[in-house]
Amino acid sequence: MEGYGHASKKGFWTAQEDKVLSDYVKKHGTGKWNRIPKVTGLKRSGKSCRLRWMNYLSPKVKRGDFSEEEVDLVIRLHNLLGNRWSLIAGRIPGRTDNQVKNFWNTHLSKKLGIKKKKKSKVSISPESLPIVEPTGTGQYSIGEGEKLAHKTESLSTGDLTDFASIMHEGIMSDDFESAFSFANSSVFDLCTPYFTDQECFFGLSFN
DNA sequence: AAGCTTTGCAACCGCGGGTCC
DNA sequence: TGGACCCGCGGTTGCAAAGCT
Repeated sequence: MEGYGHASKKGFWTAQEDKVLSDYVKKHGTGKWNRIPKVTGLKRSGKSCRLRWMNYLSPKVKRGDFSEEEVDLVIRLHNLLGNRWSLIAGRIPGRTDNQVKNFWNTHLSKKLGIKKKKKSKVSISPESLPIVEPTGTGQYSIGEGEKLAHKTESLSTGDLTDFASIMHEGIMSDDFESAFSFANSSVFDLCTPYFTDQECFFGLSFN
């Protein structure tokens, strides 16, 4: 199944094509991407139109290098969510999933020495929805005292608080189910911890 | 200066899931 | 209920630019 119409042109977009697409979206809004080639005569698939708008033409898209804060956020979120680029991008204003993915693949995975790995689903029983609380001693508690992660010497209390905040937000947000899958299993194996020269990233593991 | 290699990123592809009829 | 259509995601590819010899 491929959907999105029968237009055939591929490759880089021209300024003229960008203008046609932008004008259409300004007039009709997003959605119904398949109608764009029919209405405008653009020789592009609806899918290609959507991608071009979402990743480049939309005024919400921020261009340019990632700031230190954004880099930090990408690293933290990737460690929590894995290759869920859309989820990660959704938490970084102005950045698209494609930008985050490219940035990770070309910069961070190299910098952090991370090899590509297949995505793994997270399983957690609905009854054991964790509530993450920094204990102040470098450990978090989840539900009935299950150990979540340890602190290393290089991490500050602020790091721990951030971590707890991100975890809590992800767990409690509406997109939690898309980030994590629920099953009858009680195994929760989100991330394998790993270390870089400067930082330590947490892993979660409780059975 | 020329040719080759590497890098960065825009765009494409295949697939799964949701909605509508 | 099932097929067609639509949307969005993650992985991959291809090409221009930059770097290197």
